[in-house]
Amino acid sequence: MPSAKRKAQRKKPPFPAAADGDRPARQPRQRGVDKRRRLLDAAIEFFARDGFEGASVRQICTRARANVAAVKYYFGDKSGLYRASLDAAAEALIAERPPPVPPAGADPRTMLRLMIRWAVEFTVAGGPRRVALTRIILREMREPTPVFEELLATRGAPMLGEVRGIVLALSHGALPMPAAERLALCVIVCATQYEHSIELLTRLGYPPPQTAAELDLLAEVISGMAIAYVDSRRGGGS
Amino acid sequence: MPSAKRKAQRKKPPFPAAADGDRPARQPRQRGVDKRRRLLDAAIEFFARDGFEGASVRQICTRARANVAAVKYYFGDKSGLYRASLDAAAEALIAERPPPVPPAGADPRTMLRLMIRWAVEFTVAGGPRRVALTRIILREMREPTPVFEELLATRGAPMLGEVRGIVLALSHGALPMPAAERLALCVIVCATQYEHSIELLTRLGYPPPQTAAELDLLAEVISGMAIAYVDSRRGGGS
DNA sequence: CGAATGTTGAAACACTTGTTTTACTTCACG
DNA sequence: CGTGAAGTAAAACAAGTGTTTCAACATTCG
Repeated sequence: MPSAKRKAQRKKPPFPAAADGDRPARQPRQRGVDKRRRLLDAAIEFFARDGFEGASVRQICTRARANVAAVKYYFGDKSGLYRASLDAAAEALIAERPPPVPPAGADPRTMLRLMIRWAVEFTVAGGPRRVALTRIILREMREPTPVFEELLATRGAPMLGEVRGIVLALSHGALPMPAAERLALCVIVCATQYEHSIELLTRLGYPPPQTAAELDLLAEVISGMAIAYVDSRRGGGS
Repeated sequence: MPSAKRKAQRKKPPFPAAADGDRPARQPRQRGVDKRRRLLDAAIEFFARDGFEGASVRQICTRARANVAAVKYYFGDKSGLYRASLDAAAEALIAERPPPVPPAGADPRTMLRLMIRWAVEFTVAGGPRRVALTRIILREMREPTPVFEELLATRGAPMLGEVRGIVLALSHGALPMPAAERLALCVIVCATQYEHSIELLTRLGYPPPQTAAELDLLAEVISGMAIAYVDSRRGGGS
């Protein structure tokens, strides 16, 4: 019997991403790190364009100049690769363009303008790489996969809560509660979901805003609408 | 030679939908029409949920209690089935809930409210069947396939033009041109793309509006924002 | 050096996809 | 009747999917 049944742990692939920071004296051979990187970049590109099911492992590996087995080796399977892509995309996006910090004691109007300006730039501006990073997140926003849940709890919920708080402070006393809630959601939809209309609007002759001035204008219109609405209910109505 | 090479046109499947209206004395056997219908219903359901590539003809045929060959017979191929589904969905939606006809000489505010109320109900309300019909259209809005182009030209463009006209009339003199354009697009995005946020907002504790009162509120907030924005620029600014 | 480990590439696996072929049934009309 | 077209069903097709196996390579350590 030439090959015994010794099949228990033959290798131990570095699934948990090998924690880029620490390097306990023996580095993970250094050779594969750029291949891992290429795999991740290609994965973000294709997952963003075609979604989790639409993108194929072979496509991704071809673009990354890697063998299909590399996915198993570095990420376990397709889901692991997707999870890593999502994490990488979220981290890169936030790092590149961090959310605005509220100037101490800023009034709600200023805060709202800042938040919306940030959200608008976040979702519609940037080169092809940034668009890919954004689209992979936006896709999760409309069809969340289990992988997204954690990200939602740590990032999404607090941010939504903040906008909600701003709108509520802004409309204090002027609007009945349900109307204020709806207003907050409208603002969020306007600011973040614009991307979903881009194909349609471009086809109809309205390309998305690109320059800083155009982004300013879009953000100004959205925040201006919310503020004017509250003011009109405060001054005129009642 | 038992079987000669007679292979030219063995059958002539009724691809072009057999024009439901005319029936030139000999009806198309009547037997297959409900199978065709079942196929179409199942196709709308799966295409809406999974998209063109995500849905499989075997799934659709199983649900429709039909053989896979029926797709070839009635629609030529998967694309033909998709085209027919899209047409059927658009027609059913418009027929069920036709767009508002402008009351002669109505002022822009009233028109805007009517349009938005219609759009909101169109995209977010209704039972599971209606949701499927809407989703298949919304999916095309963000990732148009060639099949959609025609529908876009005949339905989409005029409707968008109308909203644009209303907003321009509303803001006449109060807003510079580019701001008015952006405002129109914001209104459209708010009114139609809400659906894309439903999964996210539901998960965060904000289910979509369902009752007539909630739909009224949402429509009122959107149109109210646009109107208040224009008014604020007319009265306060300049 | 030899041995042990990290990394890679080619091939195959089992499965699903859309499409097509082929034989078969059903049924109106002559 | 029986002829021929309308419609159906089963099976096979080629291509593509995610995943796995296994032999080989590369690199480091004892």
